[in-house]
This record gives sequence, C-alpha cells and structure tokens, in this order.
Amino acid sequence: MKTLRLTMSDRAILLSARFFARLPRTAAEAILEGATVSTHEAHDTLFRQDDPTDDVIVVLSGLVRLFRLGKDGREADIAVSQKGEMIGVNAVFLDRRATANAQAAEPSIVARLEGGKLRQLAAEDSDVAQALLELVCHHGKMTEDCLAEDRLLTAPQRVANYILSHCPIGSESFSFRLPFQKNVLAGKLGLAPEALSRAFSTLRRSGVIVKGRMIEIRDRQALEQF
Amino acid sequence: MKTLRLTMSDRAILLSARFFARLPRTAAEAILEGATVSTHEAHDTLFRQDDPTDDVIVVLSGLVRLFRLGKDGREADIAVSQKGEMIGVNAVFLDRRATANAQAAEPSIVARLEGGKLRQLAAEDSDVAQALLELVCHHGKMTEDCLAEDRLLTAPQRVANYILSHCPIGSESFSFRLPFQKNVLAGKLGLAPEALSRAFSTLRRSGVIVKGRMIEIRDRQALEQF
DNA sequence: CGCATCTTTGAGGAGTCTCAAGAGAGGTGG
DNA sequence: CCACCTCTCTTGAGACTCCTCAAAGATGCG
Repeated sequence: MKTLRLTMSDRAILLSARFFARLPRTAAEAILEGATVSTHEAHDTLFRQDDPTDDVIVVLSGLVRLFRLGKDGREADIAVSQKGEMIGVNAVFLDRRATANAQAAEPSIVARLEGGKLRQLAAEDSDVAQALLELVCHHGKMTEDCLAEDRLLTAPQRVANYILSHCPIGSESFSFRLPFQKNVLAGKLGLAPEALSRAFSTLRRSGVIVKGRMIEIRDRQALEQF
Repeated sequence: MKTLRLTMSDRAILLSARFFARLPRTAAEAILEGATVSTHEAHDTLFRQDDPTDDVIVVLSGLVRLFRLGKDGREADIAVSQKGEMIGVNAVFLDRRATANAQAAEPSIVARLEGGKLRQLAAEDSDVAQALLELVCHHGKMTEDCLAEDRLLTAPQRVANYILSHCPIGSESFSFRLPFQKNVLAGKLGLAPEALSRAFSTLRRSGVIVKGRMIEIRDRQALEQF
C-alpha cells in the first residue's frame, strides 16, 4: 500500500461520483479538503471489522469487497463497491467502528475522507446533510434488496435477477461484460463459487451464454419468469 | 382501521422514542405538527410495496412487520418494528415509494408523520438532519447484521444469537419473555416456523428452557459457542 | 367448555455447501 | 512459438440444512 496526494484526475473521478455530483461545487471541494489517496494490491485489507476508524472511503478504481467474518472464518459479503462508491458512512455516524472488513478484490485506488470533517459539514451545510441522507437511504435499500433476495430466490433466480439488472429496458437480447471475477459475483450474491457456476449452467438452457466474463442473453422473457 | 388525533399519551410515547429523544423539544414538536394516529387489527396492511407514499410511521403500540413479497407469494421479513420505532424513512428520502409491505402483526396503534414536513425540517434544522442520519445509519447496520447472520449462521445459531442479544451482560443465567409470537420471530430470523421450533429443541440440550413465550437460560457459555 | 389459532413433531424432498478432481485461461520463460 | 505453471472456473458426489406438507398437541379466547 502506498499513500499519495490527490491528483487532478482523482479529483475529477470524485466530483463525478453520484454523491458529489449532486452537491454544489464548493461543498464538494470542502469535503475533499484533506483527503488522501492510497493504492492497494488485490487481497489487501483496508480496515477490519470493529476497528476504530473515522474515515469514509471512496473507490477511485478497482474493487473493494465489504464482508463480515463468521466464527469459523467463513466470509459473508455485505457489499461490493466499484468506482465512485462510498464505504464506511454508517460507521462515521454511529460509533466510529468499522461494521465489516474491507478488502481490495483487485488492484485498487481509494480516497480517504475525514469523518470528522464530514460530520462537521453535515451539521453546517444542509446540502451535505441531504446528500448524505440520500446516500445512506440508498445503501439501506440495497442491503434490504439483498436480504429479500437471499430469502426469496434460489441461486439461478438470483443470478437471473443480476443479469436482468444489467439489461437496458426494452431490449430483447443483449450482452455485457461482468464487472468482476465470478468469484466476487458469487460472494455478492451470497453463493459459493460452485453454486454460481451451476446456476449459469441452469440458465444456459434459458438462452444465457457465458464465455469468460462475457454474458449474452438471447431471450429476456425466459429469464424474467425464472 | 380508525383514524384519530394525537392524545397526550401518544405524544409522550413519541417524544420518548429514540429518534425524538435526542432532538430539542421544539424540533420534535415541529415534526409532530400534523401527525395523525390510526389503530389497526392484526393482519391489517398499512401500506404495500411500491405504493406511492410520503409518510413515516412510528409504532405507538403493537407490532408492525415489514416484508417483501416473492413472485410465488412467499414473504421475506425485512424488519419487525415495536413501540417507538420508525418505518418508511428510506422511502421518504428516495423515490417516495414503499420499499416493502407493512402489516400489523398484532393489534397496533401507529402515528403517521408527513414526509414533506420531515424533509423540510431536515433541510432547515441540522439537529433534525443529524438525528435522521443516525437513525438511517442504524437501520442500515441492523439490516447488514441480518444479512450477515443469514449467510453465516445456522438456524440454532441465529436463535442462540437472538436470545443472547436479550441477555444483560455479565449474567450467567437469566430469563425473559419473547416480545412477540414465535411465528413472527421465525420470520424475523428468516426461518419457517417449524425451523424455529426445531431450533428451540436443539437449544434445549444446551440449557435453554422454553415455556410458551418465556425463555430461560441456564448456561450462557454453552449458548455463546454454538 | 369448545373452537380457532398457534406450535410442535414427523417424514420426505429441494437446494446449497463442502471436498475433490478435472478443464480452461492467462501469463512467464525458455 | 510452445511448454509450463498458476489461477480460475467447472463438474461430480455426498452430506447437511432447511423447507414443505401433514397431522397431532398446546394455548388462548369467547
């Protein structure tokens, strides 16, 4: 891991991230004041569950996996964050202890914002508070979605769902590239890698063609009623 | 369902709820401006998933279950809310559509706050924004906990966990009364009622005694390493 | 006391995990 | 350019957990 200052292009990525994009430029700049950047190898740990921490992390490139550890060492993914997504907001507004482990799932660059500054700005600037509220509500909803999917859907259904969520509405057949390793996708969907593999096998019979990271869908209908 | 005005005791319950308790009295009063109260039978639906809605609900008494429906009609509980807890905050700060179904799990009384007013106050009063942020972060963490438990723990482990969460720290043996039907507990833990029953059977061998809604724990150690 | 509802128990089956081994892809060095 | 190595992914087999359906046993309420 190496620590650096923000470059111009880092700034550009940050300012175009959803959270910052909806803020007035001056507020966004104020938050970035004092931000640092660090690079990480795949499998590097960014922080550990229950560690005291007062940083919010923004992914600039790469992929960060957020997971909890079971007593037996098994891992349960809570979220997988890509470019422009924020991590650790909950902790900063609760007890300043990480709620999960964060690990780079591939070589990654992240920015660290000071939680103290964020709290201060949230208190002073209602635009910032508003943006944070929306962000956290959105995170909450995502987690709810995950929970509901886990409880309601089988493995192939979850995978079908995931694929459909990448499908532009209205198109009958389409294709896209998985944004990360199948390994990581399996974790995100709450499956063992083998289960994901088998799910793809099942979906093959419904017109899903998988070649490496490329996914091709022939018949959207068949997927939807899975 | 009957709709009423706020009584004095309703007000008292609201003001002592966690969210309101940390607000200055005047801010809390401002939010309660225009609130209404309604009573519901068990199994009454308060709102349906995807319904346009701009209310936040506070449970005054009884129990409200929040769940999503699968295509086959199966239900997945997202949360179970008791006296003083708030429902629907996410929706009010996102697209004003309910993210789940809400149903009274027993005869219940709830207050409805106007989402518009809440948004307005959050923008004007940083105390309100702060309190909302903490509330939503807390909800998010709860949901994460649920997700992680689902993925990491077996049925008996989840039940043991639940029991331990009701145990005052430091006590070796203790007992308490379930705050709701086993039916509802099963849903909250993501189990079929039969699975909960069997989990209790398993735990019986580790010193857990179940009589109706009363739970008694003889040996905390045994539970913890389950 | 009787009925409706909730809970427990049993049996069978669907779904997912684990372990183990084989196939494929991508990168490195000769 | 090919052989080799590593890492990822797939496939198979067996075990385990939890669900579903069915029926019997509690519990609570009128």
